[in-house]
Amino acid sequence: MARPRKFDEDRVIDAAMDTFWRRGYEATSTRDLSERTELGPSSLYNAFGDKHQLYLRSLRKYQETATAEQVELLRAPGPVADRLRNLLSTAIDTDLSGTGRPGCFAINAAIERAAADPDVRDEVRSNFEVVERALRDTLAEGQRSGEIDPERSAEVLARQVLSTYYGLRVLARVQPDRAALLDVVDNLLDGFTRSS
Amino acid sequence: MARPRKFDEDRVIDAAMDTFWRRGYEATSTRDLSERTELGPSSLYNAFGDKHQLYLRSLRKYQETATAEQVELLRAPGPVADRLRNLLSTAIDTDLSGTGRPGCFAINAAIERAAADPDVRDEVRSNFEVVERALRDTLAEGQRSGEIDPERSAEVLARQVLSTYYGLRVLARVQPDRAALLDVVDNLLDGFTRSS
DNA sequence: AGCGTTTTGAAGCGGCCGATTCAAAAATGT
DNA sequence: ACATTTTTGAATCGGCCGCTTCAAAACGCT
Repeated sequence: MARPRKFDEDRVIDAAMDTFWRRGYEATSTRDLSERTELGPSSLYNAFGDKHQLYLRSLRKYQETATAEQVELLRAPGPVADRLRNLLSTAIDTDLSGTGRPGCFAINAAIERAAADPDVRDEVRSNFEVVERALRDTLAEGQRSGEIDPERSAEVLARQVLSTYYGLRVLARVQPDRAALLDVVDNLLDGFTRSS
Repeated sequence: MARPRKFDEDRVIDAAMDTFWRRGYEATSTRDLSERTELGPSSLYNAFGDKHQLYLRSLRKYQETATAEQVELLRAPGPVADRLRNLLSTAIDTDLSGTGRPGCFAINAAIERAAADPDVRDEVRSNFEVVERALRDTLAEGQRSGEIDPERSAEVLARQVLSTYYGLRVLARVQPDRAALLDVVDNLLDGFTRSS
């Protein structure tokens, strides 16, 4: 039929995501994207459209990889409290590790772009909902097994954990005090886990 | 001695803060700032230095105005739980009101610029600490009066409230469900206020 | 081999970026 | 009135912005 592409689409989106994650949307130029993906601008535009669409693709990729990993932590075996603590403390460790990929890409997108870009808003909302749903399922499971206070709504608890979780990731951006952040995790879990 | 300035420095910084707040740092051009402040570029650069310094001034201005208002809510008379609820619910209402000033300027700065700019990181940390300190003072007062569970450290509780507070402001950017956000506030306060 | 189709690299489009220059204007102190 | 100092507006600096054009190259297919 025609000339095939020389590049792997997944690797290109990975490189684009990494670039947007590190620098943000506005600070990333199309030349940055060309260099990091090793594609000429014409190939990039031909294959993916413009910068905006590449950003949306990057957000979806984040959900398929990083967010999926977070959900996996919640679906792991073991006590519910341990899984919740693991999710939050893993995020704290990642945020403080200085990988050059600051924080959570979805949160970054929410703050930098959601107000100005409805597409980004929708994509981020979807991302947040995936985590919230996993939290709700995990908390409901804990209620059934007696690990979590059954008096409170699992929905509300899930949103409570999500708020604290995302708040911690905001604080971690300027306050690299691991112990102080972990104290909040413990305090949060103390609020609705039953002593075993 | 010499020709005096025609402009009010405070109004200029106010206009700059408003512009940075609405659009973010990278998306704001020096021409935007010139137009909104009604100052020519030479006046702007002569009086305040470059874009970066104007941004730092804007962050300080935010702390002196918006953040100071938040602290005032916490110092108000009345039950501690009411003050805490008022702080959080006021923020939710503001965030969902569509003023064009998205969210909390300090959080926006933390996410967009703190990783790349140590000056911004310091400024934002200072801002967060002001709120955290006010929360700690308020919670300690509640412990003394018997309104707040005295078993938990006021420091940790303050960071817990701060995390939830900032997490809610992140969620509000993509999830404009007022009732769902307020549920989290109630659930949070239920965790450590004593029933009256 | 030759056709049809797509991808690719190089060059470049108009426009805006952050920041500066410079002379005219406007105030002060004497 | 004058010298001094600072502010101001207009013009503009080199450079990068997002994106497009276009012809050559690279393949699949018959």
